[in-house]
Amino acid sequence: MELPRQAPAVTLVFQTVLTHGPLTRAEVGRRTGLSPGAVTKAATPLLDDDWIVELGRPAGGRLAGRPATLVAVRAERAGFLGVKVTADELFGVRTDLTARPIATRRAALDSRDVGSVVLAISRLVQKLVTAPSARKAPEVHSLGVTISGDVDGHTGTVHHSPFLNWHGVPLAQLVEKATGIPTVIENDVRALTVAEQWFGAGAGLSSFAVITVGTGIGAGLSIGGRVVSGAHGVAGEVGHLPVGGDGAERMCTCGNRGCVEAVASTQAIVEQTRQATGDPTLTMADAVRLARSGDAAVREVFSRAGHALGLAIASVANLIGPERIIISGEGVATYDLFADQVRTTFAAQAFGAAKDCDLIVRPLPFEEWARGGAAVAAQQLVAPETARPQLSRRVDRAEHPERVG
Amino acid sequence: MELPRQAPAVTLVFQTVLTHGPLTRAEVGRRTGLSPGAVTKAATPLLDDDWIVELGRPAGGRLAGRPATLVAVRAERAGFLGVKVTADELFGVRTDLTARPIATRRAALDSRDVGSVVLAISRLVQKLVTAPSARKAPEVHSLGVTISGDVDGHTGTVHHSPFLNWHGVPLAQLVEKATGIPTVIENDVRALTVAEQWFGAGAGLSSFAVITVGTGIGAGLSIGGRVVSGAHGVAGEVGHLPVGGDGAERMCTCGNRGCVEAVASTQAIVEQTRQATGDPTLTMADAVRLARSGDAAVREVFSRAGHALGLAIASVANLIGPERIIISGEGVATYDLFADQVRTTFAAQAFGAAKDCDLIVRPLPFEEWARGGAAVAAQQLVAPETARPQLSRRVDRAEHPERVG
DNA sequence: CCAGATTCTTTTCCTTCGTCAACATATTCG
DNA sequence: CGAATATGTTGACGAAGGAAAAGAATCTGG
Repeated sequence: MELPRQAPAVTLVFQTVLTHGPLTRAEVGRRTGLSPGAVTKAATPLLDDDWIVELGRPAGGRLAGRPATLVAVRAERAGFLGVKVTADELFGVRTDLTARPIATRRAALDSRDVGSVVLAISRLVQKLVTAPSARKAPEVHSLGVTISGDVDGHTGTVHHSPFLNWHGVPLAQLVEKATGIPTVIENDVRALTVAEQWFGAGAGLSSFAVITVGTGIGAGLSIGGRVVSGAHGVAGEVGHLPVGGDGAERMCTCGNRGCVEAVASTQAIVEQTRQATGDPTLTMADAVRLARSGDAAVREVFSRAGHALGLAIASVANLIGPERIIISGEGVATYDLFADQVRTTFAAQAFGAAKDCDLIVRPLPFEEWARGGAAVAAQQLVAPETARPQLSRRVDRAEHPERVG
Repeated sequence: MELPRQAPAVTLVFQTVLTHGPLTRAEVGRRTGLSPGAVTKAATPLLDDDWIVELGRPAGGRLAGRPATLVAVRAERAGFLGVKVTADELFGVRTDLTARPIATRRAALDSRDVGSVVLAISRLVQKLVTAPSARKAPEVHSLGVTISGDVDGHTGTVHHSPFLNWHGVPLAQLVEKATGIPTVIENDVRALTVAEQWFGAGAGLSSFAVITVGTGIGAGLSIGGRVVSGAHGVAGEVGHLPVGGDGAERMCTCGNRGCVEAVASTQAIVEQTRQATGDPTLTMADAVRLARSGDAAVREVFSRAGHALGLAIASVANLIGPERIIISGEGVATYDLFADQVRTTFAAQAFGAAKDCDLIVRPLPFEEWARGGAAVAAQQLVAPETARPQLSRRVDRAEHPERVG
C-alpha cells in the first residue's frame, strides 16, 4: 500500500490536495507551479489507485469556461495508528488517512521497563485493530509511537526518556517486531507539530510554532515545511527559557530560576495557589474554581503564568518570526484565565512586525496527543524522505576557530 | 557572466566544491548523492567556463586505485561588491568569488535622505571599482547592499529602517539605476549569516546561528541550508528577548524591561559603567580599561552583560538546537571580559543535549559587515532562486479557529 | 440555437537530466 | 607482471515535466 511510483509531481499533487482540501486540477497547478499537463499526468495514477476521487463542481457560480472538477483525497484509503506513551498510561488512536480519529483506547501502564511498555503498546494496538468501531475502518498502514524526551525518529531510537528512565532504546524496532506493523517513533511535541503541519492549523504555512501548555511547556517549530528537530535532538525547549519576570524567585526542576515552566506549568500553578491560599491540599480544579470565582490572589497566580507564557510566545515570535503560533495543550482548557495577560504581554514584547504573528488557541484533549503519532506515520506515506540531492549530506565538522567552553 | 545553464546538478556540484574546498569528483558524488557520471557531466561545463580548476592529487597516501584529481573553484572568476549602510557611514568592500575582501573603502554619510544615500553608495562603488588594488581584481558581477531593519531582499525594498527613518524605499532598484550594477539588498545580520553559511564557519552545517554583539544585539539563523527571514520579515530578534535576570530594572529602548540589549549592548555597558563609577564622561574604551585593570564594580557590569548574553545564547540553543552558534560583532573584541560568564550561564541554562551546541567566537572588524553584502550578491550567482515546485507557493490564510488579540 | 469566448483538462511531442553500465585510467599489492 | 582497486568518462536509456495544441464544457450575445 504505497503511493504510485514516487515521481516528484505525484507526491506534490497528492500533498497539495491533502493539505488544501478539494481543489481543481487547475488550482493544483497554480499552487504547485506545475504545468496543467503535469497535474493531469500525476493525478491519473492517483485516481486509478483510489488515493483521490473526483468530486463535483466547485461552489460559486463561474462566469465562463469549462467547469472544473474537484479532486479530493479518499480519507478511507488508508489508516494509521498512533500511540502516546506517558509515565503511567498509554493513549491509542486509530485514524484515517487524514489523521482523523476513528477509535481511541487507553491503557494503564503499571511498569516502566522496556519489555512491559512494548507489550502494553502491542496489546493496545491489538485492541485498536480489532475494535468494533474499526470494523469498517481503513486498513492500517503503519503505526506511530510518540514519547516525550530525546527521540531520534530517523533511527527509531529513544536516546533518553527522563520519566521512563530509558537510554538508547530501539523502540521502533521493538514495537514493530511485537506488533508486526511498520512503526515509526517521534518526540511527542514534534509529532503534534507534524499533525498540525499536514492536517491542522499549520497546513500550507511557511512557518509556524505549536506551543503546548500543561504539565510541561514545550514547542514544536515548523520552518519552510520542515519540522525542526535540532542538531542534537533538542529544539523548541520553550519551557526553560529564562523569562524571569515576576515569580523569578521560583526554582525550576531544571535547577535554574526564571524558567517559564517554573511559573506557568500546571504543577507550578497548583503550588503557587497553595502558597497564596495557605491550603496545601488544593488541586488544579480548586485553583481554577477559585480564580473563576474572583479570588484575587489566585487570579494573580494565573496572571503571572499568563505573563510568563506571553513572554515565551513573544520570544518564539521574535526569534523565528513564524506566520502563526498555535497555543495548545491541556492547560488551554483554562485559557480564559490568562488569555488577557498572554495577549497583553505578547503585544508588549513582540518586536516590530513580529506582532503580526497570528496567535490562535486550540484545545487539546489528551487523546489528541496520540493523533500526533498517527500523523507521523502518515507522513511516512505522504512525504517519504526523498533521497534528493542536497548540499553536504555528510556533515563534516569544520575547523573550530576559538572555542568557548 | 552566469554559471553554465542551470541544470540542478551543475549548481549542486559548484556549491559543494565552493563550500567544501577542493574535492575530488568522487567525493563530490558521495556528498551530493549524485552518480559519478553526473558529477563528471556537471563538472565539464564548469571547467570549460573556468569556474572551477583541476588541482593536483589529494594529500594523504592512497592505498590503491586510480589517483583522484582535486577540483576547486577559481576565486578570481568573478567579483562582488558589498556595502553596509549605517546611520553615519558607509563601508564598502570588493571581493572575489568566495567573498574574500580585495579592497575596502569607507565614506561618511552626512545626510540620510534616500537620494543622498544612494548617491553616496554610488560614489563609494565607483571608488571600489577603480581602486588601484582592484586593478587585477575579478570582474564585478553584482552588488549587495545591507542595512539593519526590515528589509525585503526578494522585492528589493527597505520596508522600515529605524535609524534612517525610511519606509518602503525600493533601494535595490535605485542603487542599480545609479550604479549600473545589478544590485540586491538584505538585512545586515541576515547577510552576515549568508556569508557564514557559504564562506565561513557555517558552511555545510545543517543549522547554525550567528549572534552579533555591539551597538545592538541580533541574530541570524540558518536552518536546513536556508537563512530564516521570518514570515513578516522579523527573525533573530535576540536583542529583545526578555531574559530579565540581574539588571532587569533597566529600561530598554523598546520600552520593556529585562531585554538583553538593555544590559549587554555597548551603550548599556557604557551607561552602567558610568553609573557604577559615578563618572558620566566615561567611554567604552575607559570601561574596558577599568575592567582589565581589575575594577570590581566595572567587572561586575561586564559580568552581568555576559550573563544576559549567555541566557540569550542558551535561549537560541534551546529553541532551535543549532549545530553551532557563532558569536560575533564589534563587542567580541572585548570578549575576554565576559567569556567566562557567557560560558557558565550557557552551560547552566542550555537544556539537555542543547549543551552540545558548538559555541565559537569570531572577531568581526566593522569592515566585515560589508562582506555580508558581497556574500548576498554571490549567493544570487551561486544559489539562484530555483522556481522549483513546492508545496503551497501561494500562502492562503486558513480559517482562524480562535483569535487572541 | 449558434458562433465565439473562456476556462479547464487531456494529449502529443520534445527536451532535459541523471542513472546505468561498460569502459578507460592509473595506481598499489602480491 | 598481473590482480585488485578506485577514479573518471562516455553513451544509451528512461523518467519526468514543459510547451503547445487539441478537446471539452460552459456562458454570452446575437
